[in-house]
Amino acid sequence: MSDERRLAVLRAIVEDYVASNEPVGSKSIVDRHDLGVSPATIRNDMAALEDEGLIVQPHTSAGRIPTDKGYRLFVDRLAQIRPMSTAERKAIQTFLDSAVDLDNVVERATRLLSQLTHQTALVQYPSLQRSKVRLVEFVPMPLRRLLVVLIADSGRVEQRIVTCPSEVDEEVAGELRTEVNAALVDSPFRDVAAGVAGVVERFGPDRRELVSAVLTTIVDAAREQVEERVVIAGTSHLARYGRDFPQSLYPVLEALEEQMVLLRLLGEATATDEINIRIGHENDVAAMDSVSVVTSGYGPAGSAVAHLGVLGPTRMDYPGSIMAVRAVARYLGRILAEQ
Amino acid sequence: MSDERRLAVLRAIVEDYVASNEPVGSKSIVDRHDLGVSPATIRNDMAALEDEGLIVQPHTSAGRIPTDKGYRLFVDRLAQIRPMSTAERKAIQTFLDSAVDLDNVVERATRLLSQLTHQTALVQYPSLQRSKVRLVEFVPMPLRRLLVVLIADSGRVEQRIVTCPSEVDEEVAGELRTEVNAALVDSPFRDVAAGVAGVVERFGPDRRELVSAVLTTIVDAAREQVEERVVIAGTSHLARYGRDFPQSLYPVLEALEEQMVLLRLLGEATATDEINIRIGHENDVAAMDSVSVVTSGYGPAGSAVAHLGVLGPTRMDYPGSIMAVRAVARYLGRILAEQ
DNA sequence: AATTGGCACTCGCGGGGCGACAGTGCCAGC
DNA sequence: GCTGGCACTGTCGCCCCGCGAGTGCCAATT
Repeated sequence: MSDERRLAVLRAIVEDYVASNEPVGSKSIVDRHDLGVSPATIRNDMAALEDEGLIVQPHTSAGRIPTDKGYRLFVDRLAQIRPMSTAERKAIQTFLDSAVDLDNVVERATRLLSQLTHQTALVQYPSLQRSKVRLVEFVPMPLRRLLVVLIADSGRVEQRIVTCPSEVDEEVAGELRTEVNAALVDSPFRDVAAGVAGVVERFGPDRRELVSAVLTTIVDAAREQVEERVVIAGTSHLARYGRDFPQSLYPVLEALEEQMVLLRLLGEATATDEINIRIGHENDVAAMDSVSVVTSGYGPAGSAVAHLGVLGPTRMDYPGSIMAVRAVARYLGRILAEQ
Repeated sequence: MSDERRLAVLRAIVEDYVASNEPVGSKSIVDRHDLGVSPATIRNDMAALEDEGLIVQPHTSAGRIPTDKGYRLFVDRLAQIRPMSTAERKAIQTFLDSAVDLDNVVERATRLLSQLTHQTALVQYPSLQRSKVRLVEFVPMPLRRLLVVLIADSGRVEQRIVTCPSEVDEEVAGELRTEVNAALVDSPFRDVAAGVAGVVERFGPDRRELVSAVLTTIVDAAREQVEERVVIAGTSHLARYGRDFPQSLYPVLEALEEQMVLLRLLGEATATDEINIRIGHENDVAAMDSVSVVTSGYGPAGSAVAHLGVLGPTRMDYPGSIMAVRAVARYLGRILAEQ
């Protein structure tokens, strides 16, 4: 029994099932794929595949559908990723290039990814943790307020307003600007807390209360969970595949509203350009055991500062999703590098 | 035939149907409400209500359900809005007060509204168009770049990076700061274009190219459609009421991804504190003819700078939604006024 | 004139039976 | 190792039927 043909059968089952959403039988396989054997032979192969746990039949006398394990084998060894056409590349590039600022880039990327794959798209903001401080700016405002602006080399801007114990004039602001920037510029955000340690001592005793309030705000902002924000688009696509979700899609949509869940779905750091796929129960989030997630890291110059990906039913077009995720991740990285 | 009792019957039908999601019959009305008459009498009233187009029966031998027109009458004349308990008020206040910045306030308000009503919540960002410039700041950056930060009195911050024709030093930035702020501070964003008109002439000819590039960016940012952003939360609640949406909820979710649609749903300006309700087909968005929207304007000091609201099936708890929308709108306005 | 009990009627729904059908597993033969 | 043949099994759609909920109408009552 040819091992190679058995895998071809598995591939046929995955492809046909993804396309039709119906269990696929031995006869329809020989009709649609040129395997050069009879349905009976296919049946034997299918019995073997079922023994290995790669496919199941929903009930006797139905065709087979892939299991999570079957999809796993498919993406690992059988999926053929067609490269993107130059027209497609061009479309992506122009769409992303016309963004005005970082917010806009992220938003556009999310919508784009959703439209390319007809699935739900997730894009994480470039993380402050893994990027560096470009500049800290201080702007005195009326009513003893001070606006603090942190600018990251990813282009991300965080601002906070501090209410100060005493009036802040332009002179103090200038001093803060000099000292804080000397301490922080070009250091990664995760080192901000350590970086500001000595700064307060460079000010006179009458200013220390003010300065330490400001520094606290900076440290807080630097580790704000806000920075781990994930933008999401295309949830409507989940509703189209409504039937694919056993207990209705309510728990899925609910989980998608939890930032924590989204971050776990996008997963821990991987090298840029490396595609990560989690299929059905491979997701460690309970509500997500009937969806698959295709993710990739992205960032300037090959360093993954954040992740993005798509989410859909396990019965999804993996090659297409991989292609789209990879392409968008690359362009996004390139844009980040430019800024 | 007592007109008053007929309305009581309508109210009973709306309330019971909202609670049970099942057509309500004459017998169950006399069981649950003390109207002091027999089922037969109720039936006569129901026949009259049906003639008026306020209720329908899904099929013969089923109970009645309200029509859009029936809900309309209910909210206009029959709904009793229970005031919020002080405990509830307190909870809202503390939840919103612990927000760190405007983004955070808006996000929290949206989640809060969704949780209070168990429905999808929409909150529009305080519009720059209707608020005033508090400060414009210029920060020189490496590589001939200039960071421009616009701060609105709503607390909203917009930033843009301008690539300049020539290097920008601190001196030019200071000059820009002085001139631009003199021209713009305290003027409404919608007048920004007019406000910057004379500024370019105050600079020497060799700087004009730079200055006009910067001013263009400011004008653009001031009228960016980004400012009309709407934040959304609780779409999962729509999935729970899945059966309430005739053609499945796909078109609804799809429409919710369009900013334009959201803005139309939130509606045109109304006075603060005035609740606006659109029921089913009253929405001029086609996909939304099976949902209702309860909105209100909000803003500092009674001037509505933006809108917020909830969205759910026409079969929704209108009094509860009205109460929650009103409460959140008020607290949000108060917070905006403080900043 | 309004209300009421009585009654016939209608329709949706759930269950049971049935035949068509799809797809399988197995086996004997090549 | 592959194939055609064949019996088997479970699903699905269909029809039929009885039940029950809820109605509309009517004649009787207040």
